[in-house]
Amino acid sequence: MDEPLVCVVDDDDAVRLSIGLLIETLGLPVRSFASALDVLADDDALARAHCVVLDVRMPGLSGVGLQERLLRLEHSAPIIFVSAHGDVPMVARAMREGAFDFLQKPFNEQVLLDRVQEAVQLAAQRRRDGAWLADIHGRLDSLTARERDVMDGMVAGRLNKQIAEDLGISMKTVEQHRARVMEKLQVDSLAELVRIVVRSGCDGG
Amino acid sequence: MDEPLVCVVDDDDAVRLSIGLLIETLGLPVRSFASALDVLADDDALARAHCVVLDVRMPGLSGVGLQERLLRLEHSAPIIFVSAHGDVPMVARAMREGAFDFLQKPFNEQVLLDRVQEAVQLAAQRRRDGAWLADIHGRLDSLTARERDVMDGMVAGRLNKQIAEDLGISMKTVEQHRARVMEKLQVDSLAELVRIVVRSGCDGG
DNA sequence: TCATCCATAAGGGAAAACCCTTATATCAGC
DNA sequence: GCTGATATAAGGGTTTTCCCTTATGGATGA
Repeated sequence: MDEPLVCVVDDDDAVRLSIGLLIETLGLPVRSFASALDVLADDDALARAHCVVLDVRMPGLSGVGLQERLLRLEHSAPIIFVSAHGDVPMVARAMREGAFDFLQKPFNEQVLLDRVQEAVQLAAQRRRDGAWLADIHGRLDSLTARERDVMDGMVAGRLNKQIAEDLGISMKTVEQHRARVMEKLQVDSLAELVRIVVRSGCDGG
Repeated sequence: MDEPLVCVVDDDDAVRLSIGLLIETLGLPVRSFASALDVLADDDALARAHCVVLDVRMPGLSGVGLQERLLRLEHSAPIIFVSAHGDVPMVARAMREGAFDFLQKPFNEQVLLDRVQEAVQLAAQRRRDGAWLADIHGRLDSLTARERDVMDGMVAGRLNKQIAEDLGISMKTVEQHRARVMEKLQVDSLAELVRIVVRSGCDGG
């Protein structure tokens, strides 16, 4: 897993610096940006970001605009907004869109530190989940179409005989595919197979 | 499933009435309350509530206070706050605690209607999920301790022989329990069993 | 053209699951 | 003491899975 990184985005140099120094007291690596577009241009930061501390009102791309962009990139980093000019609709919108928190300046330093730490933990969990999911999807993608058909039957609780009838092939062929499915998915019981398929969300429910 | 109900809570008679009438144009049953405590006292409303439209500032128990109480009751109804006096920390807090939305007065009527409808749909989905979960939990609770032990082994992908060794009993006894588990859980394949156990969140992951 | 992957299929045997019945011992409640 | 639920165990037979090998035809690709 990549080393965690907290991104601080604020066009005010003094604020950016002080927030950065504050968060560094947690022992977390921090990278500061004077504009939202600078963040999007930094691939390394995007890849490592475990939390984004974000001013709402900035020239160029706003904080809300950056949130939208990150959502479109399916970026999983929790976003903590920090703003002196927040209004009710803005906060509600940001939170609906999944912002981790919205703090009003001037904020209590300890509150920000607490929220950043929670956010980083959440990000780490999301990354673990995402990595697991990517792993499983990789295995599922390695199945041929026919193996996938057979797997669907297995997960649906069908007997080999029934799967053979469903697909119009012989039971022996089903056995063959079934063995390949177990091998490629790296499981050694039907229970494990069903478990990972259900958890990966690839069972249509 | 109970008939849906939208609860409107506002100490201002005129506001309460107008919001109520507005929401009734959706064809949804509405019940209005002048105070948060009145809601908590109305068991029928609590049981049916699919959405709570809630003023923040009220004498007695505040809107935020009612949200807390409902959370403690594990009530699943989405809450839409409506307030003329919202500030940033209040909105952030309400949304963090799971509020469905936070609208500022005066609000656009269509926005409220849209959000109420979304909330009611969400509530219906939560109720379906909850009912399913309660059903499954009921079945799981009907298992004896030993049957539960055997089921855990089954879901973990253990063979009957291995389960027998784990529990220090004979394979024949495991077979007996296994059959009872399938019967009580009303499934007819291991795949189905694993599926419902995983989905019910009773597998420790 | 040759190698590789894929889907198909079969034989054969070991292991496991599934389904039925019967039976004993314990324990709780009426 | 009887009843019912529970945990235990076994016999016996059918079905299914699991694992091995072998084999053919088609498609892909270097």
